[in-house]
Amino acid sequence: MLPYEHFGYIGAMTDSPNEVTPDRLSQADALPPSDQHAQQYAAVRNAHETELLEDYVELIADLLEHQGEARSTDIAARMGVSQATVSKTVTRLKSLGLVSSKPYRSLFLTEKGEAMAAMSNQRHAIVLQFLRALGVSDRIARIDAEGMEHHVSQETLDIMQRFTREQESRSS
Amino acid sequence: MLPYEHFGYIGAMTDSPNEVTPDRLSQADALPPSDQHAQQYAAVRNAHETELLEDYVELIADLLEHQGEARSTDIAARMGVSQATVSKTVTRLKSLGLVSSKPYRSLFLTEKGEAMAAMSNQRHAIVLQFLRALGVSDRIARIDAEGMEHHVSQETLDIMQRFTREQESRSS
DNA sequence: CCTACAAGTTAACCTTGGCTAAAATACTAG
DNA sequence: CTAGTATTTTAGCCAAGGTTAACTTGTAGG
Repeated sequence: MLPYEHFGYIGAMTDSPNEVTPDRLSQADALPPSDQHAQQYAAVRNAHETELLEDYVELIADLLEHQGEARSTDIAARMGVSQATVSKTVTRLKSLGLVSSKPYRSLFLTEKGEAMAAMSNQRHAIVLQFLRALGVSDRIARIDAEGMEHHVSQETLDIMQRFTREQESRSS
Repeated sequence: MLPYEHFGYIGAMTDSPNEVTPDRLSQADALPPSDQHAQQYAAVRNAHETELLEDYVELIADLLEHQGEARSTDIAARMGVSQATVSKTVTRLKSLGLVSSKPYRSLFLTEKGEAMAAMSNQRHAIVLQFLRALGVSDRIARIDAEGMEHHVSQETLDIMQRFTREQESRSS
């Protein structure tokens, strides 16, 4: 198991991309008031807390649907993480009432877990389809969607969905 | 060794129980191969590692530009976090060669830090303007951009930028 | 010059999410 | 039924990013 594939930032940083018309982009915006600024960061921190849980729950739902059962081994392989880590996280998911299972047996979602999975899945799909509709390649769209999905508000989701729909009807 | 593939053994079951999602979204997308799937999650984990560092560096750059100096107090207020946390994180930033400062004095970016700030800022701006061009309200666009910016690949950034440009020229 | 308050640091603690190694349990041939 | 392999869990480690509380340092006012 070699979980860490390196897409390192520091390395990628050096090849500065094409200039982005700095005059219009950057320094026009003044800093927002402190408290509002803080709320933005708080929102991100908050998203981070649930992100991993959502990913697990979503993956478990996918496995249940596509393979009939959700086993720790498969989760570990798909998440690129050791089984021990999965075990520990699942314990947490259970304590949060999202997952149920008997020791040494495969996993199930509680109602709460299924609700979360459904929402998460839907968001994921909307973001993924939106990126594709925008013209992003499939491989990249998948990666970006995985990272973005937890940080997209309902308002933006609605707009993305509308965009995708229009794009599709236009191209058909 | 004998890798007993436990993959085939569920093949016959084909449960396919529920159809929860609306069929527009239900993407008959099968699961991607495990290793590819793992890479997606690895990319997200990787982004998380640098996310906070980028946020700090970006904020420090903003403060230097708009207020002439970057003090821990301001950072703490803007990040919505205690000063102790800032102090600890700054220590880490220093050890990574992104920030420099003398004890009890305000902060500066190294060249490396400035490069990171510039890139980060650029990405942030592209995402923010894209969201606005899409029609997302300012307040929400700011929040979403803050969360999304670290998860958007170069390919997607380019596409976003093109979209924003087209949108603007169309409306002028 | 000295003192009080603001700002920065340090210490001690917590939770999360990784890891490896080892123990416990389940499964499948033979 | 038993042995051997596969899977799951447990134990012990680590770093990151939070917290409070206590301590140090910087800086203005009297």
